[in-house]
Amino acid sequence: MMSKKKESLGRQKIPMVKIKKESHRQVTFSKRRAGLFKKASELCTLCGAEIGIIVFSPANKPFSFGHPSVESVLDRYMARNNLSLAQTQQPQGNPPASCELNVRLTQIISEVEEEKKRAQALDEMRKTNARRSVTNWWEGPVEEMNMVQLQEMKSALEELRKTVVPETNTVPCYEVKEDVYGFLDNKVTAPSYMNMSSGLSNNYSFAYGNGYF
Amino acid sequence: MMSKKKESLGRQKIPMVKIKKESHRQVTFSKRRAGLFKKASELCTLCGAEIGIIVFSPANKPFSFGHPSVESVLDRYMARNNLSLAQTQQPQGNPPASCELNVRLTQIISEVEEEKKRAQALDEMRKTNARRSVTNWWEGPVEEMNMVQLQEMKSALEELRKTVVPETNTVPCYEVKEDVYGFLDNKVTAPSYMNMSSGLSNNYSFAYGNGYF
DNA sequence: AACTATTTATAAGA
DNA sequence: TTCTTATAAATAGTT
Repeated sequence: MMSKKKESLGRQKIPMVKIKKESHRQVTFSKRRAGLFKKASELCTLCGAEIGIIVFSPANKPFSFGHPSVESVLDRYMARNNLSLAQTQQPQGNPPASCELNVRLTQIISEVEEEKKRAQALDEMRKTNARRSVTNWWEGPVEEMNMVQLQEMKSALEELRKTVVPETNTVPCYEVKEDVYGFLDNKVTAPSYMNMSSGLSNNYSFAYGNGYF
Repeated sequence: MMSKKKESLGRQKIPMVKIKKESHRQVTFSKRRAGLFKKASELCTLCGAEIGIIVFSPANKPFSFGHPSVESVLDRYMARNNLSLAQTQQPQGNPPASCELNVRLTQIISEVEEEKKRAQALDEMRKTNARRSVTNWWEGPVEEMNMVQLQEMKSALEELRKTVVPETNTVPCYEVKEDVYGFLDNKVTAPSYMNMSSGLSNNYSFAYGNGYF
């Protein structure tokens, strides 16, 4: 008999919001970055995938993972998408005819995915509400809100921001960039698990192939 | 009492080598790719990191994840490594687009429209249900607002900076200069799992900053 | 950096 | 493809 009580509480669940304490955030960043790269390497090995990852820490330090190399993966990616970034990588001056269309296509394909997810989320929400008719979703913790809910919150935040900080229009390109980030339209690219509760300002963008794998 | 035997063996340990069976490999690829992107999104949210990921499936289908966007992350990365990047704009003069792409585009656009209608209908349904509520979450504290605003501002400014100073090959302001990507220093950062046990002839490459995070 | 108790991811099977 | 289940793996909080 003896105690030898629990020497630690073990892993605890954490809310999916930005970690406030600097030191804590650094530790978590290091651990999770290592975990991310490990997952990536396993995906490469198990499935023969090629992966390139670039990470900028909150302190703007760059980290990268690549198989076979970051450069080769980026080259492939840019060659496909004909991004302006890629132009220097392509010495030839033969712009593919369908460049712009390809870009548009990519955008629209992801839009389809988003809409499907959105519809799914809404459907789910409706079912949930029907089940427990007493509680309302907005009374719960932020981290449990799904994408659609967060979307709504985001819109409201945007409205509120206009009210609180009208002088924002001193930043010329702001509105333009919002288009890029999809602030204003209801375009939310992240899947439901990406419940960024705080970082509402930024989007996570996904771009998929045609889904054929 | 009775058995109710194990209905499944549950997760089993698998050897870290390329999965031979095609169908199995596809399933694993899909699951793990999703897992990888989720991990990435969490790292972004928890630590405020910026991440770009590009994955090519064994069938050469591209998938990507980006926060705030793949392009912005790649841009940052390239700016560090490839100073001769920013200047060349895309050469003009693209010939007429291909018919096939246009057809595909048309199909997808209508798909989008349908999905939007569906989502709209569901959304309407939900709003009707929610309208009876009294309290609104946005009546809460304003401190949160400031954080959101700051994040937006930061992102916008970063984008703006790139737009305004595109041709400046000098080191971007976010760089503190330590760009020797630790390939050679013996900061043994690559853990043992990095020794790709499979017979893959390619390497996984890591590139680190100086470790200060 | 190491240690565990938990949470999370996921291999199998349906 | 999607869901379930049981186990493997990742990791939050501590030391």
